Amino acid sequence: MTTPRPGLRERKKQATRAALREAALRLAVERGPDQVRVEDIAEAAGVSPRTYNNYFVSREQAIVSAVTADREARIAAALAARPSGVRLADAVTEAVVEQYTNTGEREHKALLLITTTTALRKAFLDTTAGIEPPLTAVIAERLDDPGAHTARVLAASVAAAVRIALEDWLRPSGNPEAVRNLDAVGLVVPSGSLPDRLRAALSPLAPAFDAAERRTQP
Amino acid sequence: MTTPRPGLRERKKQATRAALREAALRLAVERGPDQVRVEDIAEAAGVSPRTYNNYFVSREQAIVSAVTADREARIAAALAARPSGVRLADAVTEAVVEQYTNTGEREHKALLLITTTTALRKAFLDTTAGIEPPLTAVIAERLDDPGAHTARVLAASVAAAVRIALEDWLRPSGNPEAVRNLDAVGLVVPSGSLPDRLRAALSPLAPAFDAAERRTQP
DNA sequence: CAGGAAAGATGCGCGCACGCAAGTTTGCGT
DNA sequence: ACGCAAACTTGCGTGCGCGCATCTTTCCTG
Repeated sequence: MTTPRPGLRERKKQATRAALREAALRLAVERGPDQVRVEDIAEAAGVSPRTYNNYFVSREQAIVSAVTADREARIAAALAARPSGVRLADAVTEAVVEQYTNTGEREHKALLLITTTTALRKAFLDTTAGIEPPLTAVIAERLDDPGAHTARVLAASVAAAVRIALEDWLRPSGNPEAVRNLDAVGLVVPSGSLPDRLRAALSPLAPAFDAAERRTQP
Repeated sequence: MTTPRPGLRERKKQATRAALREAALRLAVERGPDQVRVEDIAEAAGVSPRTYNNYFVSREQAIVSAVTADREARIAAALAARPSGVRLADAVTEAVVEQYTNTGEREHKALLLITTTTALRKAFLDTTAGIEPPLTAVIAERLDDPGAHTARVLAASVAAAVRIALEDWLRPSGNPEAVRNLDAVGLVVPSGSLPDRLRAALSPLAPAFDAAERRTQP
């Protein structure tokens, strides 16, 4: 339903976007993030620099998007997939945790990179805002909230909480030595457990979800 | 306590900052926002363009800051001033509403400008994030939450809710005619009442505040 | 009050984001 | 199969954000 017809045009676009973000990530990992010019990324993707800017508004966004990809959509989908019987707060929490937990090999190197560079960390944290719209839609449906006023606030709060959790998680970024050590062992987790931090950050919002849920299904 | 000694250096800095934002706003109102180059602002403030960039990272931020000024601090102060007897959720709501309500004559023209320009609207909405740190501090104190983990989440949620309220408030920005009409009458309020919108956006968070408050003062 | 340290202002240079006005490709109706 | 309209790509030009090195101002301490 969401894919009536891919269309050749659309496929090419997605291919270009993918090529750009992969190139951006690869180059950033190979040389340092500061040693990658837009021109390089565009060339590696077989595209003009101007076109690159039609897809990404900043170099950081391109690199980060290779890790973030379509996390927003996957979170929304994960939430929609949960049985409607469970408490909404729990469903949201688990959906979020789930999507931030599956960490592959490639993401490790990338996360490493992001941890060390300020600009990249900022860009990475900014991606949390992207989960807002899809989350709003799903929550609004569960709450039977056509105007989606409270759904929007709740979704935005979730995004903010996730942001805070991630902030804390990759805080000790000013310590290159520790990072290097972790790199040697193949670990990324800078400090503590991400799932735990996510749950902790989201838990204060649970009462708000409960109240909203109670309001529609007494 | 917060002002042990102004110091000449600090005063000059604030003066420069003020000169820059006033110049930015004035020029933006006189000609269009797009007809103001950084060079103009710097010159009007009697400062080099490079120095301007030491104070503001973007032209939009400079213009908007003339309206936002130190709203963050004032919100925090307003909250801290409330008697500790009242419900935290109410105290926060009223503090926020109060600080977004006092709208002078100059802000009207500025708001007008912001409403019409996409980039300015974006910058304006981004300022809501600035209330997060001071709000966190005050909330953490009320909750007696040293680590401020829940306080941070709540403060961030408030910021997000305020953002949404403002978004809705100045939504019909694509309608220059209506704006012009309002201008003629001296009204800015694009649609509905801002205080109402703020209260509506914040209300879903009340249960979260109640629960947090209950946890510390049973 | 002298003199050094710390903070700030400024000039320079580099990439970058993006509007604009072509040129090129894809989609669709007939 | 043709051809037009819409979508996308690209080159060009402009102003901007900011790192870096240098010079000036403010501050502090003996």
